[in-house]
Amino acid sequence: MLMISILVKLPWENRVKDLNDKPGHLARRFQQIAVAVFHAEMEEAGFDLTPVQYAALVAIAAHPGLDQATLAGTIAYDRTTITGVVDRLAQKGLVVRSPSPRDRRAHELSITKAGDKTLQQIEPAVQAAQRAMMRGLTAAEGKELMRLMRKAIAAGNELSRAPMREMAGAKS
Amino acid sequence: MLMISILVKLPWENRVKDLNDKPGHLARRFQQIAVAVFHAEMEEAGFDLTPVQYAALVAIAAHPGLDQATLAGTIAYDRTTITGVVDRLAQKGLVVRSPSPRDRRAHELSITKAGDKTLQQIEPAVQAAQRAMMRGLTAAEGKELMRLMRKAIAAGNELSRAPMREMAGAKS
DNA sequence: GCTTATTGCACAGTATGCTGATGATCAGTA
DNA sequence: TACTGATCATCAGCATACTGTGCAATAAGC
Repeated sequence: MLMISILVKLPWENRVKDLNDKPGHLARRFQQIAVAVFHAEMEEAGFDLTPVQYAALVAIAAHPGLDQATLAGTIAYDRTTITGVVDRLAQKGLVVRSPSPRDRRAHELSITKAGDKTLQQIEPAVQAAQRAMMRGLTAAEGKELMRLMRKAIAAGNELSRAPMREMAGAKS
Repeated sequence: MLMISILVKLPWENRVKDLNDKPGHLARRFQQIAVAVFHAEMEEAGFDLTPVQYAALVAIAAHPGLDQATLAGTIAYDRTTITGVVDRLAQKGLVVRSPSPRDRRAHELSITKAGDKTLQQIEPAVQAAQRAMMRGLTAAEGKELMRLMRKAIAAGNELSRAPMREMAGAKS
């Protein structure tokens, strides 16, 4: 890696040439592949759910009655993005948006029977997708990759506009 | 995959609850933070470049005269995305699009003086961003994370619509 | 030389993500 | 109670990304 550019006239010879040394670039590529794999598996299984929609659906199923802001915090989405995602989930009949009795600003979200059924049927495809994006890694390497990503994410959580937020009053 | 749900009344009780076990979700979060960090550092440095625009600029500087399709393959962008990215780079005067003398379909891309200068001046901010997104990891862990991502990406390269392509005839 | 396949670029349409702003509402305080 | 600041949802606008489509030009096969 040691570049021998001492003899070169141009002052800007040690310019960046290989983006594969940049974690940011690698992150983009990995995510790009992850999304493509998810879409492919989903289509093969005959469903029409994006990764984002899937994550939202899981969160709503796990915490029925939560409002959109809490949902956003739970899965670290931007608040403004949630609106569209929930729109599309509702349009597909997988989720219901109902006015909150406690707060007239808020919408309570809950999963429908169809949503729950979809979540069940889709699980094998999701598993397959997660395996596919880790192919090329051994099981141990896969675990380590996830550990390192979790650690980096935890340290950088507050740096994005949509940090992860623990659910406070999960209406048990 | 053999589900043991015989004894359970609710067939769907082992539902997914923690997305932090899903590599796809972690990938999205890490990338989300990476982009946010990049934007923040760039703004602090007084520049207006997105991560994607930066990557394109680096590639064009490294391979002047390349066409858009080759650029796309070099940094694994989708062909249709490149159009807009180059548009914005050209609009900022960092890049020039000129008709290729060899192929009238193609546009040859080259970096301008302003583009080159920007690339130099921006480098410290880019370095800072890369460090910031890896904060929380030791140096060794950072290296390992990058190694694992590279390995996973190499194995999954062909799975996305925009795989990485080696430059064949880099006009040396 | 003519047909066919491929390639380079662009556009329409959809889905994320983000910044910044607005309207409605809530909660704490003077 | 009236005021103030936060909070929930939404919207407008910009920048990725992707699918699919189409056009023009080139390359390959015959």
